[in-house]
Amino acid sequence: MSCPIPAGFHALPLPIVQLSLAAVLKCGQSFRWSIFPLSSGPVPPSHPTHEYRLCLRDRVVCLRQSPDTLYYSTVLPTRDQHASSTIFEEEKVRKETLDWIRDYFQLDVDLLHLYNDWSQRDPVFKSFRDRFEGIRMLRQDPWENLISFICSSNNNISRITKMVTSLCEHFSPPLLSLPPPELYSDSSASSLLSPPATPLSERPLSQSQQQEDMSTERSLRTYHPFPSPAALASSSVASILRSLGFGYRAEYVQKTAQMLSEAHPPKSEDDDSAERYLRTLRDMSTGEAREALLGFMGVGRKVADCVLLMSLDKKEVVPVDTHVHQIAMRYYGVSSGSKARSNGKIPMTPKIYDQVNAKLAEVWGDYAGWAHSVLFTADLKSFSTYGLDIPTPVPASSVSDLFTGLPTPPITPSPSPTKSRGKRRKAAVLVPETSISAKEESTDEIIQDDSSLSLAERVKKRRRVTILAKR
DNA sequence: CCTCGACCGCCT
DNA sequence: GGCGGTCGAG
Repeated sequence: MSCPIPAGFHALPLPIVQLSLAAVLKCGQSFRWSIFPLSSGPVPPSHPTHEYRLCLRDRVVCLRQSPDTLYYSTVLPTRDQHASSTIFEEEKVRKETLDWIRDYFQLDVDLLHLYNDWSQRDPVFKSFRDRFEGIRMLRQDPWENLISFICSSNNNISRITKMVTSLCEHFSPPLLSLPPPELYSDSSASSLLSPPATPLSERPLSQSQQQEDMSTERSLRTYHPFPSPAALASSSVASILRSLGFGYRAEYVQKTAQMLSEAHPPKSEDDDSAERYLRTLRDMSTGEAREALLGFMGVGRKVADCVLLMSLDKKEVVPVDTHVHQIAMRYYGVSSGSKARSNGKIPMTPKIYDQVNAKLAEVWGDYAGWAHSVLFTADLKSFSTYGLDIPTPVPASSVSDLFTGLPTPPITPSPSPTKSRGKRRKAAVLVPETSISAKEESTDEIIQDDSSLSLAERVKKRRRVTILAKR
């Protein structure tokens, strides 16, 4: 039994092994997708189970997915009351959205090929690949990506999502409103065959239609684009963000926005030169782009690497967090750095960061950052904590469980730290005997001339010098 | 250079 | 106490 195309949607043939929306849109790359279940009960395996929506600058993109097809539709804001869109215009809009989808999901990249390559390179990857199909890197907007990950420090996906949502609602005007998609079970079983009546065509909603929904539908949801740099740049923003629960990240977000929009001021009302500047980092080397990012407030190595990987096309970059560090020590022969805290945790020093980064880049190759994303998503803790619902044939309760039965490297205790404060060290501290390959520093041309640097880059010049001196 | 504590807020 | 860190002082 095949799945009929939902009303208002268009079909793009796409095997689930190439893209799993359920995994990718909730694994902590983007924090702005709305997710709606399409049924309160069981759904035929050939049918989409959820609808996913994202508000862009000028439209809301809606997606559904079955095992072999991606369904997409576009909702535009209300235009002129009397304007009725022509078939030609609708087709243009559809194509724009399709182009956006291809770019955003980087559909030109053959994920199956990558999975095969990683499996060949790495038995660890091979052992769990089947449980986490279709996990690929999004190509996000750099500005949104940067701000979102400034918010991510010392934080969890759940709260980051709330903060980003709040950011959009408070600093960006509403684009349009929509009711949630109709549930399969809301109407008769026939709804399975001809899904929703919700206005999800390329046709703009009529004003009256929106107003009517506004008064009758309590669950109507309003969509806001991501705010512009200028909207977050004023100094008053910081205190507002504080009151919105951003904590110490409030200053980071506002300062970064200010740095960016002062260095790249809008020439006109509708100019986005600051955002355009960030996009130019795609054309720079990884090293150059990283230095530029490190200049912003609240951006350290980890956040910079996330942005490099997730929106600046630096596919080889592997962001290192505590989870990745643990895994690298346990399975990839990276040393613990010989120092453990009294609570058993290993501090993440710049040196360790580079070691982990270099090792995983070596193991996974050109697309190491993409492989990292699969591994990170595979971290069950994220799943259980944030309610992700990716089907996993083998239930596991921790990352370690994912690797049971592997040809894991031999494990030996690491040498006792000189000052262990009498505390027992945890198993996670154990490291394999495998020798750690000397890190091969990658690439990285260095900018010498100050005058060529943006304001953002100059502000943290001291840090830059420090970091550059390491190379 | 490197190490360390503080930092918001929300959750266990 | 912990969290997919970063900053600034020592």
